Amino acid sequence: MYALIDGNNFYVSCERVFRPALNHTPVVVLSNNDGCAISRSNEAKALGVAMGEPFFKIADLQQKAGLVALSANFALYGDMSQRMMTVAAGLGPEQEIYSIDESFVSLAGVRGDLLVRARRVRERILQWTGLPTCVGIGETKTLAKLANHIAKTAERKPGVYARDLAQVCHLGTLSKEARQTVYQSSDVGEIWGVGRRIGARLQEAGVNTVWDFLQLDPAIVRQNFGVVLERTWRELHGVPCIALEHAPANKQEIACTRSFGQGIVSLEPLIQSVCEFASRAGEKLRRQRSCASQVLVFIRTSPFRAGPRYSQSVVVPLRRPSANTADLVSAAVTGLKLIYKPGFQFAKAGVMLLDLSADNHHQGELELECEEDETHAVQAPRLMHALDTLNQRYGRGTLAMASTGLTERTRLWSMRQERLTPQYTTSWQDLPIARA
DNA sequence: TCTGGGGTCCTAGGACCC
DNA sequence: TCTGGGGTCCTAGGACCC
Repeated sequence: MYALIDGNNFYVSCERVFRPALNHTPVVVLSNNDGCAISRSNEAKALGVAMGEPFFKIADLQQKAGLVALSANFALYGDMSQRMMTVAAGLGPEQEIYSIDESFVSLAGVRGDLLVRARRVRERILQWTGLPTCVGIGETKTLAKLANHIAKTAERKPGVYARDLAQVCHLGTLSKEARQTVYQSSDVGEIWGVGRRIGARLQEAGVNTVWDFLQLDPAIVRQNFGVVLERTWRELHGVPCIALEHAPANKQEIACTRSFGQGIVSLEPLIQSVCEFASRAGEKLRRQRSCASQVLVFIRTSPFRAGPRYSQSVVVPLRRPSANTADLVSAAVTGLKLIYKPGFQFAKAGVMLLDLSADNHHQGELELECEEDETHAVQAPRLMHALDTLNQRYGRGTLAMASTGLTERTRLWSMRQERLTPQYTTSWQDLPIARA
């Protein structure tokens, strides 16, 4: 048996913890550059604001309907997430943190009434962190996901499901008939693993609800939609096919990409951005103690705007696997110059680190070897360590690698004059907690 | 004017080899 | 008319997730 605990409208709820005046008003949290809505309160959803909707299309709702739009504060959400996860972990012996606002908890061996226990944990999260959540329980992760959807919908849209399924829904407690009713009221598109495309194809075939999907022949599902969906079908029938993943595996690729608030029309600012992306990606790389063998860089014009379009990427192989920012930046800039073309308004760029492997060199950092060529190899990891430590302590961007861009081999270390916006600094203890 | 930023897995098809 | 067959590796692209 698995539980899925999920924060309701997570980013908005985090903001509301610190600004209770935002309760009961329509609120959205916006992405980078205030581009689009990535979290919506129930009131905002009721106004018709869609997930990912561009802000300029809903900006008028501020005047018309009192919509409050906030710029995202990801440092805050990460912090709140950790607290929520810590409490949620108390539900069972093992937890998989699936995303910033969701975790699966294995209920294997947990005795007593799971429903009661889940309600208690949910209440505790609300009291200790201020975050509202919903809990879904089922025999497999896919069923727990579905149960979670039911718990949320039953709370938000009374009438779709029975009222007592709101907030915490345990499919295992339902009778056969009650389960059928629930499955018949659930859209096939709500299934974990059924997205827009497959959902549309299923509906074309007359499969509209979860119940319809369950009646299909698994061989047909496999033949028409592949092994992934067949696995989903089995999971929905209560056969576990997707295991809980305890320790998050190392990333197989690491990306840092951004859209630009305003289009970029020359090489120089692109170089600056790409340097920063490569540096950030390098930090993530070293955090998981990996090396990259290839660096991909891409630039792209806006797919939404009129005007000439251009989208290109290139993979630059490194001479040897590296976790050194200097190598990564150098490769990224080399690649950028290969694909850059003047005459376009670039809207987005990014750097991806590929073909990752364990950083064995770093492990043996302190064993000084005496080959002549080792000087750089031994110093570089220490330099990187110092870089990461300083940036962690004094804020992202305190110390950065400068690229003159034009002379490739010239590398400078420089204190950056302009610091980024101060990070969120409230600590655990400063949190206002509503105690019952 | 203004449209997020990450990731994963699977499959098909080409290159290459024997 | 008709142009082997099977294995492996790699890559691009499509689908999904949050």
